[in-house]
Amino acid sequence: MKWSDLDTNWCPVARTLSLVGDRWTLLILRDCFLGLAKFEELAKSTGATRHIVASRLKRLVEAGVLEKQAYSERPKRFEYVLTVKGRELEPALHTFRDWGKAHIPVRRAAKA
Amino acid sequence: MKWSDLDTNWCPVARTLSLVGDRWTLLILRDCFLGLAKFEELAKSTGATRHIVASRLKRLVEAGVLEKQAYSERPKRFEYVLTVKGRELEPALHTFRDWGKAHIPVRRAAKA
DNA sequence: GCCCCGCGTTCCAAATCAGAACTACTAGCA
DNA sequence: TGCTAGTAGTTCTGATTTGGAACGCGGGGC
Repeated sequence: MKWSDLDTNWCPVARTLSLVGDRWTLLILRDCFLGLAKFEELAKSTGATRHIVASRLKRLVEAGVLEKQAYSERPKRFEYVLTVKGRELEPALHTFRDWGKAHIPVRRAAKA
Repeated sequence: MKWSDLDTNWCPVARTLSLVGDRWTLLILRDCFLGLAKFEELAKSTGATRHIVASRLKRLVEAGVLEKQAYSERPKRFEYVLTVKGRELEPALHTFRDWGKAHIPVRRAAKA
């Protein structure tokens, strides 16, 4: 089955995942909940490539999870802020955060 | 950044996502919460290829989210059941389910 | 013996991703 | 005016992952 076919799945979980259920989208949402909003910030914080960030932001905006707002007219700059709809996903991130804190201890990258 | 580097990330959300944050893993977990447990069932229900199902199950078992239990000795058959640790992820799936029900209406696959 | 089921594994082509380079617009500075 | 820098993407190429189907394997059942 194609990943993109999920959005017509009978299961609401599958439909939700078709939108936010990939590696980076949830990480981007996490950053939005943390208050990050600019393209470069999101790219740096998540560690995703600009390519990925751009495509995910586009999809999230189209889905109405994020909103693209201009915070500067002259150089024409935008920031991405969560909509009400987007904020409703926060509990899931909290679950992941708590679960990670409880079950996946922080390790040194080098496994010192 | 590599996806696999996430498991040493300072952020508990990132670490959790490094384990369960991909397309199919969450869908497999959903099925486990629904009571599905056998390899073929999971493959059919999620629509993922057997390839994917096998790799995700392996990872989840290694992480202690699922447990591989023999339900038949003679033909040697296994089923995958959630551990306590795994069940703690359920709230996240509920969030996704509720969000999907509220914000992504069911559409016909053919857009009739 | 022969075919079927459950559970993976392997193979190949296609899609996706990582990483860096490149473009576009504006501002600051000389 | 030309040069450099910051922000926001887009494009390119090689590597990884995925999709889809076929194959292997250990038991049954007929």
